[in-house]
Amino acid sequence: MNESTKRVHTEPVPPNMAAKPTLAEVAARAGVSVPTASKVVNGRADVSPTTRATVVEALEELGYRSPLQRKNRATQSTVVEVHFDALGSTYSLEILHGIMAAAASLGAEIILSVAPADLALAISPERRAQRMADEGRGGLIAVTSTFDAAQLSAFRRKRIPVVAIDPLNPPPADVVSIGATNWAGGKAATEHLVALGHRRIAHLGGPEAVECSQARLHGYLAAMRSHGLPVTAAEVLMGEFGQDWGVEGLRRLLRLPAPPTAIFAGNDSIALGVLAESRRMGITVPESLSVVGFDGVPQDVDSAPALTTVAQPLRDMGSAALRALLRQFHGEVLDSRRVELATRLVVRGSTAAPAR
Amino acid sequence: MNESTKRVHTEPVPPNMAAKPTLAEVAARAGVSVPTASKVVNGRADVSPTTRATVVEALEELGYRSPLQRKNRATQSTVVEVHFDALGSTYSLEILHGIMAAAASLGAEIILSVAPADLALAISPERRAQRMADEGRGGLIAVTSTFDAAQLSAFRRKRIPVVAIDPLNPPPADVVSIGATNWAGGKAATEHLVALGHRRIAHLGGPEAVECSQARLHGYLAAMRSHGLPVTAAEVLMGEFGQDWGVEGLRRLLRLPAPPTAIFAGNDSIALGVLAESRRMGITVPESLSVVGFDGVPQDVDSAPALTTVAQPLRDMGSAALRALLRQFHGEVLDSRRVELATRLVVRGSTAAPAR
DNA sequence: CTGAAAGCGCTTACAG
DNA sequence: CTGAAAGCGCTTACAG
Repeated sequence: MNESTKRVHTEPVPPNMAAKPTLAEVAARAGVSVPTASKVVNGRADVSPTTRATVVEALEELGYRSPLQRKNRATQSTVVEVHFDALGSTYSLEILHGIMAAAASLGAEIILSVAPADLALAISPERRAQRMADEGRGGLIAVTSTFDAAQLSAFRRKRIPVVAIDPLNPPPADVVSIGATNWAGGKAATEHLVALGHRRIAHLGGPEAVECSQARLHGYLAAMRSHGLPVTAAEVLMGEFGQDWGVEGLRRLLRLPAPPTAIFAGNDSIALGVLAESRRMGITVPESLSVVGFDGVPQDVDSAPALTTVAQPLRDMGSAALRALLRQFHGEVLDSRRVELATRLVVRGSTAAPAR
Repeated sequence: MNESTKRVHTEPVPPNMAAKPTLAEVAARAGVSVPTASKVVNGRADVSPTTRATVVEALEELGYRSPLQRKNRATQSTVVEVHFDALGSTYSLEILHGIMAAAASLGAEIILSVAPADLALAISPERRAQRMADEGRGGLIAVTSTFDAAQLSAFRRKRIPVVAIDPLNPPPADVVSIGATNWAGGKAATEHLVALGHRRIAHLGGPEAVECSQARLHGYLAAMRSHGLPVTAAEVLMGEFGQDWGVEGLRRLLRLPAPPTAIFAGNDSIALGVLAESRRMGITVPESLSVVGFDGVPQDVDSAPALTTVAQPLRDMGSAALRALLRQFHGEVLDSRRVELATRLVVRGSTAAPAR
C-alpha cells in the first residue's frame, strides 16, 4: 500500500494536449516505456530504428519539448537568428538596422550569423535546424540568400519559422518573404528618364539569374514599351551588383554607334561605378549623361553628383521581417506569404534633361 | 530500513567543489534546507532577508548554476553579446566583421544589441547581468561605449566577462580593453605631413572628452614639437566625429590670418567633410590643402581624391576582442588588460607637398 | 534492444 | 518564515 501510493506519478498519464506534453505522454502514445522515449530524445544509440521512428512520430505529434527547451522558451527572451551571406554593404546594414529597431521594441534578441549560404545553411540544414530547436530559437531571417528545398524542409519539420528578405531565387510558396516593388521601381526610374526627355535609355542590370534583377529589368522594359521607345539588345547589359560592373558596363555602352543619354542601373553600386568612371572619362553627369540607381543606400548622398535612385524601404523591410517572424513563432496566421513594400523615386543631381 | 534506503540521496551531501555544485550542497553550506535554498534561487518572496543573504553568499561561493544554466552551458554554443551604441558607421561594421570572423572560426554565436548606452546598460545593469547569467551568455563586448562603475561591478559579481573595444572613457583597471595605437598614429600622420614639407599643420579633432581623441591630439602635438613647429590655439579645434564638424572646422581654419596648408583630422568622417567642403569652395586637394584622416573605413578609397589616412586594424580589433573574451570565459588568465593594435599610415591622393 | 527499479535534483503544498 | 514530505519529470544502471 505504501509502495503503491509512492508511485502514483508513474501510472499512465492521460494525454494532456493543452500545455506541455511530458515524456510519459509521448511514451504512452508511442507504446513504449519512459526510459526508451528518453533515449530517443537524447539521441542514444541503443534503440531499434523502428522504435525510434515510432517515438519520433509521437514526439512531433505532441510537439514535445525537453524541460530545457520549455524553460528556455518560458524564461529567455525570444532569440531570432539573422543570416547574411555577407555583411559588406551598407544595403545589409540598413536592413539590419530595421531588424534591430523592431527587435528593441518587441523585446527580441538577434543572433547574427554571417557566412556564404553554402557553408552556413547548405552543409547540414538538419543539424542547424536541430540546434535551433534545442536552443529554443524563435526563427530565422535570411537576407538575400539562396534557398534550397532541403534546407527549408528541415526547418519546417522542426517547426522553426523562416522569413526571407529579398531572396535571390523565388522561395517555395510556403516561405514568407519580404521584398520591395522591384518591377514598379524599375518602371518608375525609367519613366522619370523618359519624362526628362531621354529616348536612348540603357539598362545596366545586376545578375540575370537573380529575381529582383529580373523584376527591375522588366519594369524598365515595360516603361520603354509603353512609350514606344525601342530597346536594342546592346542597350541591356546584365552583370553583377558592383562598382566594377558599372565601370565595365559604361565603357561598353559608350562604344555603341549611338550611345545612350541615360542609364538605369540595377543597383546603387553599379550606378556609383558609372559615376566614378564618367568622372575619369570626363563625361559630365547629368549634363551629358543621366544616371539612376536602385536601393537608396546612404552613400548616394555623398557621391558627386548625388545619385538619383529608387529607394527601397530597407529598414522597414527589416522590421517587417522580424514582425512576420514573431507572428509565426506565436502561432498567428499571416495574411500573406509575400509582402512587397513600396519603393520611392528619389530625384537628386545625377539626372537632368538630355543635352540638345 | 526500506524507508532509509529510499532516501539515501537526501542525506547530507559532501561538498563537491569540483564540477557542479547542487542545491543540496548550497543548502548545507548555508545551513538551511533544500526547499529554502530553492526559494532563494527562484526569487520567491517568503524568505527572510537574513536567510536570503546567507544563501546568496553560499550560492556565489560555490558558483551554483541552475540545471537550466548548466545544461545551456553544456549544450549551447557559447553566445557572446556585442553591444553598439549605434550601428550607423562603416567603422562599426568593420569591427563587427572582425568579431563575426573570429566567432565563425571559434564556434561562438553573436547576439547583437544596439542602443544608446544609457538605455541598454545604464538603466539596470543588475538585471542585464542577471539575465545574461541566467541565459548562460559567454560575456559582453562593448564597442566604443561609455562605462560606469555600477555597470561593471554588476557584471563582475555575476562573473560575466566584459571586453571593451575602444572605450570612450578609460575603463577600470580590471576590464579588458582593445584599442589601437592612437597616439602613435596621430604622430605618424603628422610626421607624414611634415616630411612632405608642411609647416602650418592644423588639427581638427574629435570630442575633447574622448580618450582616443586625446591620444591622437597628443600624437600630433608631439610630432609638431619634435620638429620645432609652433602650434597656436586656433590651429587645434576639437569637436565631433562627423562630416558636419569637418565642414565647420575647415571654414574656421580658413578664416585664420595664415591658414594651414595641411589638416590632420581626428577621424575619417571629419576628413571627408573637409574634402567635401573644399570641393564646394573650389580649394583643390592636395594642391592647395593636404588632408589626413584616421580610421581607414572603406569609403576612403571612393572619395575624390582618395583619402590618406591612419588605418586602424578594425577587423583585427574585433577578432582580438572576441578571443580575449572567450579566454576569460574559459577561465584563462590574460597577459594584459589593455591591448593596443598597431595603426598604419596609408598614403593616398589627399596629401602632397605644399604649394610653393 | 527494452523497460522495471532506483535515483537525481529540484519544486510544490502545507503543517507548524 | 521554515522545512519534512510528497511529487515531478527525467535519466541511469542493469537484468533479461
